[in-house]
Amino acid sequence: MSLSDEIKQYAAAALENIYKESFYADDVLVNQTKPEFEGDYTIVLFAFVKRLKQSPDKLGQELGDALLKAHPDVFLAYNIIKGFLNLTVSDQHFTGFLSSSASSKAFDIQSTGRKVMVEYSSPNTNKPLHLGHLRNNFLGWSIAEILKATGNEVMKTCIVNDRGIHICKSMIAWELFGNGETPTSVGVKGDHFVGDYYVRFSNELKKEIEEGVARGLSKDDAEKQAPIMQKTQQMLVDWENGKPEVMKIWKMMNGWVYEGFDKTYARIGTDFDKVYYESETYLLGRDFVEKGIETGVFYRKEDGSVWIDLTDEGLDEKLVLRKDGTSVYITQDLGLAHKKYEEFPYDQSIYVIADEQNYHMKVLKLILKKLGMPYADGIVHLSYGMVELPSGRMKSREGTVVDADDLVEEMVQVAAAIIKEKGKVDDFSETELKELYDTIALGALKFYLLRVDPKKKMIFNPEESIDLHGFTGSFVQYTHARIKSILRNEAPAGNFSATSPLLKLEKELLLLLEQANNVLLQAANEFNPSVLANYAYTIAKTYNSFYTEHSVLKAETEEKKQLRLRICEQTAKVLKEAMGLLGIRVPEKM
RNA sequence: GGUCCGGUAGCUCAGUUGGAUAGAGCAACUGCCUUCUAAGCAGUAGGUCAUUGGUUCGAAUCCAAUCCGGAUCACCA
Repeated sequence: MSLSDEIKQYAAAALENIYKESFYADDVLVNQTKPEFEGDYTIVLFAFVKRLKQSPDKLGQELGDALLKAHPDVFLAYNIIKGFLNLTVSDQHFTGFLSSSASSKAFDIQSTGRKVMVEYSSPNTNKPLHLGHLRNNFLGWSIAEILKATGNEVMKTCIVNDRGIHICKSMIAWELFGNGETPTSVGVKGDHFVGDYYVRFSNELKKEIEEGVARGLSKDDAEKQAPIMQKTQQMLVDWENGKPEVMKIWKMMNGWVYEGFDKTYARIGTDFDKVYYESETYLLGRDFVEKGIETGVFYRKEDGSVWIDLTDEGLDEKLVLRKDGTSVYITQDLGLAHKKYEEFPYDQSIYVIADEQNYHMKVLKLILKKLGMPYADGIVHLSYGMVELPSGRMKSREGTVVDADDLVEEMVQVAAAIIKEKGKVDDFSETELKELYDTIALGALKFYLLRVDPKKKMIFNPEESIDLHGFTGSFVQYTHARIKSILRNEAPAGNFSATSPLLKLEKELLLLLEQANNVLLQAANEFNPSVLANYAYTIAKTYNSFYTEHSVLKAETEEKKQLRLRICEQTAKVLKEAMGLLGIRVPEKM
């Protein structure tokens, strides 16, 4: 339990004692005392002033006296300023957690026994991953790890959108213009290779539409009648009928893409426990709908199409089966949701999907609820904002999409240049150096994308993202390397005491370190890794001030040295684990 | 048009769920390496928290209205 939680409980108990009414710890508001006032923690009295009809000064005095009397080992003094009760806490109480946390993990939370599924990444197999996917991947992976660390059994899943008209587009283009080329024959990474044919399709279609318009067709008609479009439509029909030639191309081209994806995933540290393929699940929703018609949740219109009426919930009527009986996006998702639950009966199923799909996810959850599915309430849409460039939204047809592989490569170049210039790594081997480049480059990229609230859209500024100063991953990594450098010189002896008063920066650091579990729980409750990024940064920032102000190895006394070594050790541990939950490694040297 | 999300320093973002004089980073300026890693530290400057009204001891935070920006409302996925 954290110090502030402890104080809440003490305060609630003391109030009950004095006023003979029941008080809950959660009703007590405890803040850190502002630096300009005397004290460490502050209890805000106003809520009780009203309830107990006492003056703030009287209430504060009674509470302050009671706390000092009940816990003389914790509270040393108090003062009251305008309804704020400022408490001074003993140094021993501040350092207490250092002994108990020495051998345990920085984040130490009991198992909940809950099962949680996290779906993320979910790429299309017609183009390589881009910047938007990176935010998704980093978020999904991090949330999964955070939920593990808070004691949940987590399954990471991915649904690969490997079929449909958009996939046929790159296939047709390859069939028409590929001349049998392969990624190996031209030396291009598989996902990029296929993506290039997807672009080729778009260009070709555009040309044909222009020709159609020139012959007097409307834009829509010109698109429908474009030869390449009609071939693509035909290919989709052939695919659904399992036509061997088409299946062969489909498998081959998807294979190329997977090879490319695997490389990218390995590089950025994304992994999954279970991968679903849309081609294997897209038919599942149909039976589902049939059952729903029987129970009256869905209804069939005259033309044969099937609908659900969500107007009572303030939404629209929504189609779930086309008149030809084929399923649409939402139908597939219904089927998949059910399959996932059958295979992994979860308490919670988290979908990491951009906020442009808020409506879709709302509908999905609502339909499952109307169908009486027990798992509907556990569905959570982790809706994150889109990544934009300073110039605005990324547009593939304007060529402003930032490719994931290119971006990572560029970051590595920048990191390598900086490390060559100022790294303290003379003793590193070639492989160790390469690893360090990756650690720094990916650390910068991940931190940059994870440090902001997922719910909000974010601007990706290329120049800012490669900056390794200030509020960045490198800053935290650098701090960790600095600490390790000290600890290589001398390890903590294992025992320490704090009989001489704690200095301001020592206390500030202890205050931060002690909050580790609370911060992690907040990140988990909010599905928000940025909480951890901010926490790690604040600790690093405070540590760096401490580092320049006070020497560890040449501390004033042996006692101080041991205390500081222990603080260093704990700081390094918290930084390493916090960054680890963001998917960022921290180096021993840099 | 309906629904949802957002608007905090020149720029990018925090703001502990309603608490004391709103904080960081970048960019600008001034200092600090013979010292445990200067990828650092200390400091200066920069704000009508979109606007107006309300709720109360207290509002960037809650409510209402208005303005601005974005997403979405497909027999696409």
